[in-house]
Amino acid sequence: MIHQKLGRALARLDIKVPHLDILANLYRFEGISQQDLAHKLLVGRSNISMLLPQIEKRGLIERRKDDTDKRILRLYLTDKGRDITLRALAIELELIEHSMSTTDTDECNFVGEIMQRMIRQMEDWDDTGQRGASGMNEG
Amino acid sequence: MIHQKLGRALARLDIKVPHLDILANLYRFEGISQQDLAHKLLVGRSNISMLLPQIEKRGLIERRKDDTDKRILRLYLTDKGRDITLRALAIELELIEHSMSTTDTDECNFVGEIMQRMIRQMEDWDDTGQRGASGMNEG
DNA sequence: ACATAATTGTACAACTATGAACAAAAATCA
DNA sequence: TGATTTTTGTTCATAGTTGTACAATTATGT
Repeated sequence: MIHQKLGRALARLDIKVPHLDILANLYRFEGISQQDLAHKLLVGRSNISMLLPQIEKRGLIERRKDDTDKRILRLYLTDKGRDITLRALAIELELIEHSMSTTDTDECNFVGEIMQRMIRQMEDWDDTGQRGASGMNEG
Repeated sequence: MIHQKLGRALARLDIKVPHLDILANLYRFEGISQQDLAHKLLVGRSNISMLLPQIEKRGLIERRKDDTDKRILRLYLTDKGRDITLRALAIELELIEHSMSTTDTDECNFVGEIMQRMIRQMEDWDDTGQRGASGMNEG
């Protein structure tokens, strides 16, 4: 849902949500490698590898080989890329602020804490159906 | 994340999350049409149309033509389908209950209300960038 | 009745994300 | 040094979802 809304809004700038995910990370961590970028975005290297040419052709980013390790391609925003990124982030912020406009800080923190507990519990859950994980008290 | 966890757990029953989405709805609304099912699941008719043969071949559901309107295919669970559905729902419930085990009723309701407010706000947001929607006070 | 429009399910092409296999480069180790 | 393993990015086959076009059927309007 937020993906749809944001996607339509970003169409103005002719970029898509996954592109913004990349651009925003590049804005914060200029010179990052594709590997590290993929790790931050929780996607595979192949995904990054297919997305990058799209925004590179539009002149939003540059890929330069690392000086000492020729395997690594380091990613940099161009001036145009920085401009698009800031405008895209402004749109995203607009959406988030509007969505959160009826939620105050305490509520927000409260939800955050509950969600984090839920995530920890979910990660803890054993999906193999073999009665194990955290509940091994039958020795 | 919940999708991954649940997906791995459902592998035991050799079904996938979208299949359970369908089965669970059929369990509740037996005889529903593909159109209505797609609407409930917020997906396109084509999606349903491609998923159904997979669970039909496994003998979990039946498709029967409507008596009075020959366009409509009505969907029914077989006995085997009902059995698989209940077992799958039990797994899903297990995951949810484990995830929510550290969240009491009040917290849950609180999060629910905040989320509903957020969703309403998000739906309200204008993604065309044309300064309109709810904020038209410039006459 | 007849023509036109709307509905229902299907088939197909386009797009996205993923994992496996791969080549190049670097690190490790003997 | 030379052999093996690991890392980094790319390519490809696969799977899932979406929207469009389509045929069959039904509803609507004259």
